[in-house]
Amino acid sequence: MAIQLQNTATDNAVIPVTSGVGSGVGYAQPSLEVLSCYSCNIKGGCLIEKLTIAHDHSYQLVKNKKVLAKGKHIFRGGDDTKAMYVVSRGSVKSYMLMEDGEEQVLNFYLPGDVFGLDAMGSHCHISSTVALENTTICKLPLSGLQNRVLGQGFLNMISDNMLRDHNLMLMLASKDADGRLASFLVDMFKRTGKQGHPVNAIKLTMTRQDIANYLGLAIETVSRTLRRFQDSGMLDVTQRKVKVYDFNCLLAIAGTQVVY
Amino acid sequence: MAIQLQNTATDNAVIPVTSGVGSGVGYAQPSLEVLSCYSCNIKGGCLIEKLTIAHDHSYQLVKNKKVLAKGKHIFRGGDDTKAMYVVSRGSVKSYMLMEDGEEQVLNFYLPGDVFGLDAMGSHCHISSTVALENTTICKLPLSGLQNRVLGQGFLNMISDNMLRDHNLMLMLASKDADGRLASFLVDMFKRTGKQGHPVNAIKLTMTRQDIANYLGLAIETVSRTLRRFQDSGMLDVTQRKVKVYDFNCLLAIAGTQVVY
DNA sequence: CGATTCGTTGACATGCTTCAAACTTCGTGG
DNA sequence: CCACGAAGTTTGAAGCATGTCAACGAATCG
Repeated sequence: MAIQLQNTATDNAVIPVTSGVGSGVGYAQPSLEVLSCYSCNIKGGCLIEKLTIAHDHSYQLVKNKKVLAKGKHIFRGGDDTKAMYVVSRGSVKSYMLMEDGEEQVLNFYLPGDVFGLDAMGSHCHISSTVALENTTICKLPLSGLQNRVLGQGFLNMISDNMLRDHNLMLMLASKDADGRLASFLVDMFKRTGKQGHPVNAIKLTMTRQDIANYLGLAIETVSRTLRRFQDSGMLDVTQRKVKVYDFNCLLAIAGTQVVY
Repeated sequence: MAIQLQNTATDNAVIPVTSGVGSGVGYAQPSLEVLSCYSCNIKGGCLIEKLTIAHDHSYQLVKNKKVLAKGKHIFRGGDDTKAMYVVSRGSVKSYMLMEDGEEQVLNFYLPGDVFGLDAMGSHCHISSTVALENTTICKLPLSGLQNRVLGQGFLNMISDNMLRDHNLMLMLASKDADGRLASFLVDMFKRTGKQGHPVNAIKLTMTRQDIANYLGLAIETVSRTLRRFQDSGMLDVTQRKVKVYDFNCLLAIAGTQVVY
């Protein structure tokens, strides 16, 4: 089950997985490897499958499973890849680069999350995405998506993405450092747990700088706030591992949270 | 051309327009009034038309044109209306209510903008929307949208909405009060002008409090910042009318702005 | 094992919020 | 049309949360 990574020199490349039972039935599809999803164990099942095939069986779903080494980009702003992706294992950060070189982190994606939708309407991706650890992703080309029958699953996904964004906007506009950090942690705990049951310990895969860029805070503020949380006995932070002892307290500090 | 409003006592109601040439061809549609779009002069043409009918002529587009008095809600969070709307004339504010009663303004919509998409995936609307002035809107029910052929226009629209949200996130996370106000004004000027050519004078239809809630600032900060902008000679603010004398200066203060 | 990246902690500066009060505009009813 | 009250806006003073600068410490990687 362990992922073996060949450390290629190319930074932007995705490494095709050669495992899996490729159903070699001759569909007249482009040069994309069709793979089975045996090794994919996303909670709630594969989202990609729910998206487009609901009512149009003439559309053969082409999926690419890829393994990415930590730090490798899936795509960068300006890339005309025009595909969307599902995280199968690992985690991904999406961000936009600003003139001054600062990056605004837009989101962190965990297994089951869909990303890359920003290329849906425009001719290229606007944000960039990078693997925060060794990560397996599933790719679905967006070309040919228009004028296709899109199931309710697709609309749900868009809607979820919008809600998530709105939640972040709400947080950035109205919460102080404590509220932001607490909200962030609550979110991560909830999303990490299986079917809605939060776990009590997670391992953050992003740097403090990433968290700061996401929450609109200085890295020092992130560090200090986490320490205060720890000193209060509410949780325990050891490097990137976070244990909660009083989740309700964390919820209280987080304040208003939009329901998912 | 002037809109005549009957001041009904109901707050949440939408007032059906009885003008226009309703093409009375007997489509077996629900009790929604089918109206022509003669009186609609949105720049770039009607967006609703571009969305779903591109490749599926079997789907009869049902549209409702409504006139709303200032302060009337189009929908509220929790409403299961499940429709999306286009602003034909006037302006609309969308917001989410927080536990403490504070409202987070998510967006302002001007003629041509589409809103109400948050109900697409869920069973009801999550945000609320209210007319900032006497406003004409066009309504398209979302029920029956799933499993429909969606044109590229629909995907473009979603994508635009996402980009707009990301832009706001970027602003809230990384800009100071000056940058936020300048960005906001630049955005409003650009969106008000015809086909991308900014005008040099606009009338803000929202209160200072709305702007503050949108930008994540205190109302006093909004007021003071506008005054400093005015004192610098860059622009002139008289109540809600804003004239720019040095748009480039405003752009410079706004800093990084995501291209639309 | 050294170098680099990442994280923590302290001192200080400042931009924003909060509180308070006056002023202006708007809406409604006399 | 004016008067009055409510709502919206402006301005000042003071407090504080967060950013900035700087230095040290810890972890990771080759």
